[in-house]
Amino acid sequence: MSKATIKDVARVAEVSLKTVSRVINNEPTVKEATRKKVLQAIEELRYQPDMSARNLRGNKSYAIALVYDNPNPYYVVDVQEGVLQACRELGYSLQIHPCNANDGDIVEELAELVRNSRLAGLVIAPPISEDDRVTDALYEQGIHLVRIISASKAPDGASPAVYVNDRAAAHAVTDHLIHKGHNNIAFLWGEEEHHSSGERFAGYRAALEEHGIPVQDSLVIEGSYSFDSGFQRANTLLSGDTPPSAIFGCNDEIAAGALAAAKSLGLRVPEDVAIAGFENSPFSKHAQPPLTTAAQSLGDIAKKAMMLLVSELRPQAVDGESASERKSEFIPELIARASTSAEAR
Amino acid sequence: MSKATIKDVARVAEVSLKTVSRVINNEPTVKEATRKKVLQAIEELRYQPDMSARNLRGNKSYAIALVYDNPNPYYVVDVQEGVLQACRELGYSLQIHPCNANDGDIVEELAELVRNSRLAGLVIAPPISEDDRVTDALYEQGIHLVRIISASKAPDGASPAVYVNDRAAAHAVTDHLIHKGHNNIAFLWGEEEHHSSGERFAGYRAALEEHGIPVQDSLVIEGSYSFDSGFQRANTLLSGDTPPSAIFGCNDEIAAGALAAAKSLGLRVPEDVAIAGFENSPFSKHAQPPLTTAAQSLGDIAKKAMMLLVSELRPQAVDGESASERKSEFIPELIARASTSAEAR
DNA sequence: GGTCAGATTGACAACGTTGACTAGATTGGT
DNA sequence: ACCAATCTAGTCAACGTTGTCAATCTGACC
Repeated sequence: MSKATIKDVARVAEVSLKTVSRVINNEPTVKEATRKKVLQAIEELRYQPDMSARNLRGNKSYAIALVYDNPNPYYVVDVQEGVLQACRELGYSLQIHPCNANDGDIVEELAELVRNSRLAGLVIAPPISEDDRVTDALYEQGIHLVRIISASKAPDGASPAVYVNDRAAAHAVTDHLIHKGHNNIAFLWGEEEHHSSGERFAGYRAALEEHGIPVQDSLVIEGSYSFDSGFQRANTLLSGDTPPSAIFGCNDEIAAGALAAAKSLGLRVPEDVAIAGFENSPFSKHAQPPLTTAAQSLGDIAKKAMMLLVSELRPQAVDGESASERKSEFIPELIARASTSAEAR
Repeated sequence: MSKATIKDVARVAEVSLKTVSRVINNEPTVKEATRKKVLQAIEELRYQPDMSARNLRGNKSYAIALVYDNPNPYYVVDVQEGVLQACRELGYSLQIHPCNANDGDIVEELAELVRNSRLAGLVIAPPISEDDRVTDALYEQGIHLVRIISASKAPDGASPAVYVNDRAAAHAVTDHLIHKGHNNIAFLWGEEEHHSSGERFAGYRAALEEHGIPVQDSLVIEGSYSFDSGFQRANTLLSGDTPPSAIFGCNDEIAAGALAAAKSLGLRVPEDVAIAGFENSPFSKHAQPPLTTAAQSLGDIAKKAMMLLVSELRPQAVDGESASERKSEFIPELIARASTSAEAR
């Protein structure tokens, strides 16, 4: 059985093609009775508009791309699923575009992608989204985009953005450790080009300073967002002269690495050393002991990002209240688990 | 600057629209001189055919979906990138379709997806691809698909498939351990519904039997493809009465978990216990010590899968030799690293 | 009752591409 | 030199949808 078209719907509802089109597109100039008839016909025939035809006809399009250059597959997969779900709800199709920001002209690459694939817009994930040179250049070319970034306040810039307040959340995580009695807390960075790393560090520092605890350079270590980087750094720290009583990893993979390092040194977690991560990755819950972390709902974040993008593209398609909103904040939430449950010794 | 269309190309090349179309589609009835003129015009204008129009016109389509229900983000991301690259080369667009095989009627879901999104075909990844009920039902509905599965010989069934010979590779990994002098080698399963687990176990068993080493049930443990599952099982094994001298994890995450468990028990790897994984995940190379594993080039596998699919869809579009091929084998390759470099004690 | 503004609906073309069909050019056989 | 067969290239319509513009309907008002 082949697919129902707008034509079939028009026949069943006894109206013209155009009227059906109007109903589909939520145009206001349709009488309520007519609208109802049409909607019923749509329901009955299980009609769904054909993306190809829609994209072809207008210069509007119902396709967007998700652009990312992220080393963390857990993050990537989560964002994909969130955006994909939002796309389904909003009637868009999704094209994924993994890329490498460092080779070639990424601006040109994305601009060409938008033209060639007739895209309505881009959802850009960190860290590319945090490079203003890239996003500004695209925006100036008239390319619609929304950024997902890490920031502690609404970013400047013309393009809409969802900003994740990692700083506030890292502050909360650090507070939590301080309240457990820790005052020599190590901080393990992720990649520097991810703003999230810097923001999380800022939250860590702010919390320490608030409690009058000095930030010790020897406890703040750079590295990357990976299990192994966490393992190695924690190993060095914990087997050194003045091991920290708590370790705050910039994400859960780092924290999991730190956890493994602690165990390999015969240390008990949380009794001998407390460990906290960030991002609430699936494995953080099942680690032994489960990891304290901060949860950001990537699904909600992605959905909001799509909403902001769509309200740029078709202001009438979204509800009035949110139509003019252009920046939206998310604050990850502290999830205290066993890996930090003991009082510092 | 707006996009070049077939019309522009025709004008520049001084031929008709249709002739350009013929050149694009590799139809044979074009004189060489004409073809050259057209190709040059295409080059000059940086013309790229418009997917929407193409899909709309014929009932053919140049869009495929990648269907997966895989718990491992590393695997998912790799397969995505491989298929995506093949799509670019072959002129297809890619739609990702993560799904949950267990809820709802997956056959109906996919059939509807194909109809609604006008898809030319599906690339199906494990474990869904390994459920014959699903793939047969789809194939009978006339839906073109290619499967990526784990098998030690070409599968029956009408649909084309790429089969990864995990059994042979696991055999090689086990052989490698045996040659190092190990004769009590533990095997840690992944999820049972992944054929890869069973195949890898079959390879493990075959290698042992070949060397006259009995398979000990107490060393073969079920679980899932995760770091934590590997950690826990290895922990139990290694702290038991008769710890194995080597552990073969069904994938690298399990092996990484086992590695962490060994370290946490104060065991040296590879001196006290050898550990091997599978899949050559990015972190296997950077683990301490680096993990012995088996490498499957997901990029090549995905590309081959797309080739098989396309040769179904448009036999004339691919070279003659490979046009009739419908099953293709890949054998992951043993990568010996430090985690198994010592002789068994 | 007639007129007009505004609300509601419809007819038609167009988006870029390809399938079906047709026309002109070339070749080979007589 | 002529006709048929074969190659090559062109014309036109159609895919499903929406923008433009015109037609019809409604009701308020004089």
